[in-house]
Amino acid sequence: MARFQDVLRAHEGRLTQERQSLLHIICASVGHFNPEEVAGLARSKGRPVSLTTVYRNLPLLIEAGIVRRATVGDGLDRAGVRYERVWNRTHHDHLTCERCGRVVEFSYPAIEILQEAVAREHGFLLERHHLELIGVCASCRRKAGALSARPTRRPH
Amino acid sequence: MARFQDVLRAHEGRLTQERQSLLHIICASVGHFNPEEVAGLARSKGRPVSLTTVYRNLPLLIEAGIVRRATVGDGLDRAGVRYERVWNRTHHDHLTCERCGRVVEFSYPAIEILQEAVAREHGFLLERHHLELIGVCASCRRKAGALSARPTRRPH
DNA sequence: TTTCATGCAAATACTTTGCATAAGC
DNA sequence: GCTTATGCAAAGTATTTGCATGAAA
Repeated sequence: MARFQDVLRAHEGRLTQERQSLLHIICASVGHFNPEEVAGLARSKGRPVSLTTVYRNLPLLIEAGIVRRATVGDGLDRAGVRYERVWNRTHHDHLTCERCGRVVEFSYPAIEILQEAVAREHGFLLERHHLELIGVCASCRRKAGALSARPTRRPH
Repeated sequence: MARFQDVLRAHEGRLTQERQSLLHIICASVGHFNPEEVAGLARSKGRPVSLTTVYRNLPLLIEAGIVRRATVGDGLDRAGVRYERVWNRTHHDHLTCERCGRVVEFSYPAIEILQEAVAREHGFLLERHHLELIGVCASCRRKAGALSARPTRRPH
């Protein structure tokens, strides 16, 4: 992939088997992943990459714009950072249900435009952003509603 | 503080010296902090709280709406989660310079309104959100421009 | 007096680093 | 052949947990 090779060149880096394996795994990835999962997938595909090497290459992959850190969540998140592919994907943000953990991706251009405006107002050149909306999804709202709407005692 | 006592009651918890110390430290806090810093401050104030206890109480403080996880950063963040007080503060989001690490707080009601709209469209009840804009601040842009008119990456 | 909270130490989890070997270029 | 990359093991951090003791209610 051209952009990764550019970054490698800039770092006088080499396109090793392991880096190619990482690219394959990541470019086929769909959701969020962590370093351990990448190493596991690489192994299962017969092109193993050590966890150490995953960690060492993640910064390059980020620099190349191939992956980014994904949402970190607020309340109930497991430890460790998760990543997601951004290359060959349209930009999106995340809407997370704090009850069931479901993550919905969304894109809302008007928000992006306002973000640009905020950055400009403060003299910043905006490079990227993280937006995570946290709430209760429709399904969990229904469940909660069904429970709480139930009267404990009938009015007489 | 009433809201913390409510949460304690709900958990059948007790208002210990240590918890009072944490409240004092946090309510006097200005910026972001991590668990270690809270413990250090408590010690220096003569009302020490062990690091373990800080960790154990953070979830309660979050539940009480007194603190929240703060921005986690993207590229160059040091490890560990940082927190910030939200109690008795107006809501705000963060604009971070990826060169010098400077963090500017901002609030932009129009963005909040659009976030509500997004959540509603997806059937979510919005509870909170994290928005972090990452870019290059005016000062760093000047420096970079002076050295070389090096273009920065496009936002993805 | 009953139960919960704390502190310490140990255990985990995550991430980074040193070093010898292997592999790009 | 020169230099960077890898894997392993070990070292660092960040965070959680077990347990005996101390403190709320």
